[in-house]
Amino acid sequence: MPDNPSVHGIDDSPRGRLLSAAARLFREKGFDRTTVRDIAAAVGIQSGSIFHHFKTKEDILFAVMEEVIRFNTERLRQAVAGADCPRDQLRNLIRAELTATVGDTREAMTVMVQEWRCLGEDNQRRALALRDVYERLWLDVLDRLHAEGAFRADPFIMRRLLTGMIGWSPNWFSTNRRLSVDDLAEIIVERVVGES
Amino acid sequence: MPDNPSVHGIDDSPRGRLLSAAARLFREKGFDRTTVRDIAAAVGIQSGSIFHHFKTKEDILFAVMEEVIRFNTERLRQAVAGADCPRDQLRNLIRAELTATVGDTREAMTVMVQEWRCLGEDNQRRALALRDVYERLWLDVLDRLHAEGAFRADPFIMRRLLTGMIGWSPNWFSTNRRLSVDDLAEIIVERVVGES
Amino acid sequence: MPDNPSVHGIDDSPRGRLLSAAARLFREKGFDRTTVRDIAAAVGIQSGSIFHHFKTKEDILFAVMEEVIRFNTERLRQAVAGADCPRDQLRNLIRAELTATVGDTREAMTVMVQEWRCLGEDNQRRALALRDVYERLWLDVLDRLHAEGAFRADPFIMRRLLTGMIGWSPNWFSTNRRLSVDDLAEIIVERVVGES
Amino acid sequence: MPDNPSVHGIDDSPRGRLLSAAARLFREKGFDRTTVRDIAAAVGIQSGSIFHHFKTKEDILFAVMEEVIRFNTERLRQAVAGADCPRDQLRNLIRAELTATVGDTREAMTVMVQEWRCLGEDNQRRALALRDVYERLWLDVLDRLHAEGAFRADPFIMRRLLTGMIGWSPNWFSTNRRLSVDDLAEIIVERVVGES
DNA sequence: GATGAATGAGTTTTCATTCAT
DNA sequence: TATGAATGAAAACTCATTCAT
Repeated sequence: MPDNPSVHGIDDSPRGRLLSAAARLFREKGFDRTTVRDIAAAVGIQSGSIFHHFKTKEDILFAVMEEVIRFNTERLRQAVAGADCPRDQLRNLIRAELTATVGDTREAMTVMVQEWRCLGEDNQRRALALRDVYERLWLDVLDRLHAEGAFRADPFIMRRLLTGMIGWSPNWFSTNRRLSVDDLAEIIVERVVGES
Repeated sequence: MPDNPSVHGIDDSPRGRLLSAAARLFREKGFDRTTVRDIAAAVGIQSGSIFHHFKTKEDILFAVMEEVIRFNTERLRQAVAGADCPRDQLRNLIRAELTATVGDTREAMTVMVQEWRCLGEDNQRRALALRDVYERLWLDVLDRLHAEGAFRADPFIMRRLLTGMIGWSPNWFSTNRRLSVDDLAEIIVERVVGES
Repeated sequence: MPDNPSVHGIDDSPRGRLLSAAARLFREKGFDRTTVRDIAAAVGIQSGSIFHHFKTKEDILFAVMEEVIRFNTERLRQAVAGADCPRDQLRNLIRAELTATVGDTREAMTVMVQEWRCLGEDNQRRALALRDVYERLWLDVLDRLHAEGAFRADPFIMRRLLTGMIGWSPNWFSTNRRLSVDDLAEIIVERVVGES
Repeated sequence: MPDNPSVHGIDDSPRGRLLSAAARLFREKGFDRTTVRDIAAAVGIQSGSIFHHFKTKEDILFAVMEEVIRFNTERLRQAVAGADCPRDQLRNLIRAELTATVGDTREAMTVMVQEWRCLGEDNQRRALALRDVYERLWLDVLDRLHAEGAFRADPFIMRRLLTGMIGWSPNWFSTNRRLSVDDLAEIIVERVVGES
């Protein structure tokens, strides 16, 4: 798994620094309340200069989302590959998405959920295509678990409930409390397959 | 339970129509992308006239949230009162919050979650005080269930997971599909107390 | 001399109360920064009700000025009538205008000077006609003094200088200091006819 | 003495042109009745562009005042330095302030007097500090004259009367009449020290 | 006369975007 | 690539005035 601690596994190029700053600002204040000047100031350039790197403000948002989906899709792949049985794969998937959501790509993940509607139609379509790949990885594992009788509910609905549980976590989970990401992952695993 | 089909149990006064329109627009486009003119147009008045009813645009947002919290707090109260054992109370609570979230107060509930940060500090504090009452009703029931051994996880965390599962539902649940609100509620109940 | 302590010798009718409140507000905040609502609030009615008494906001301003000119023209007449020689008449005139300016009609007098340009052309013409009468009283006395050799400068210019000296006084003169209106009047008299 | 004929000794930079136009408009129509669009139109730019040079409309007003005070404080300094005895210094001061008031900085000087209350508290404080230096120059000369017995009245009050006489002059003095600035200055000098 | 909701033109200010340098 | 002045459309909000009740 990539170990780059930046928001989306992005290098230190001007474009990368721009994306990191944008992700953070978009999460903090929202896309609409973040001005191009804010982003420029955060990386120490003038607002006009931003448009040498991105054609529009929305393009920055799309880039943030694209990077974070690609990065975490790869993370999910490795999560699945890193386990043999579906049950362990599920645990790995939950850990991976939790890590993405409250850990290293927290900013960008939150942005993807919260600022989705700030994308225009075309960009939404493009982003959805990327998310489909991501979701496929989840559904494969859940389907297999369901087939084994690990839970009764519809795998599709189960994935929706997991998305909700994990996606809401940055609103309350804090890394400096007693509860670790793995602890929380275990609790969520139990929501799927039952408390042992 | 109130049977008013409007967004938040609001009457037909100008103020009420304003709030309904605002709730819908805020959900569709977000607070920042909804202009005062949009809201005015939706109820058939001029933009300036809005300011007879609300001092600022943010006040409209706060009013939407306040109404929906008050309305649904009462709904939750009746949900708890309408059952004898904690297990049934939990089912009622989940049904109630689901109904609020994907049913009659869908617009305003979504707004409350998604546009929270558009409230200024003072209004956030005021709204939080109202939400505390609401959350208290949940925790009382979950605490009791936990005490009876219905589940092992921390009730506080369990509530967070429930908030995520239910709060995410408007993003995928559709009333005109096979799955009913009660069906979904049952599935979610099982996430808490286990399948059967 | 009228001893009504109101701003312009105005009775206690709604119209009178409106004019007093307007004069005070116009002086404090200026005509443009005073809203019709401010004036209404100051007399305890609703803003719409004002238009039963005055056709436009500017009409209120004109009425304030008209009242204060008429009232003080009469005051000036009595000042002239109350003395026998031009030198005493001058003293009386200065005392009278000073009293108007820092005393009982202070608000309205200040408004007349400072908000003059807020009158439209027509109202300016009408107000000027009233002021001409007022100024005539001054010039008659100054002409006579000049004819007697009490001072060399052009009486017309002398009146301008007196207008400046007296008109500026509300910016610094305070009734609760040692200097009385009569003291100040004496100092100003000396600017015209010399220090004894 | 600076010989720049602009309103406040301001160069031809965008900012300078903005200040000149603003000073003229503020004098003609008053601060409140002058719109940002008016100012922009007067210098041939768009209203939005103004905010690259000044953060708020009030800041423009403050800048006009600041420039004119600084410019004329220097003018006063040279007026004092340009004479040996207090009596000639007084004449120079009066000429200098008259020139400022009806001559080259006429617009901005009028604005400073008439639009003072349009400044917020902070800006008033800052402007007052600058005016104190200016007034000090006057009081030094008047104190010396008083000490020599040139007049009996309190120097402080004498300055107030001079402020009134000179400050009112733009309302009637016209450069294309027979009376020159020096003529008028002489008449005003006599109000202080008597007609020879 | 009084009310208060509504109007609609107008205000200052913001901000993504452009472009000459 | 970077700058920063300029653009121009749009935003929230104001307010004198109207009018049905």
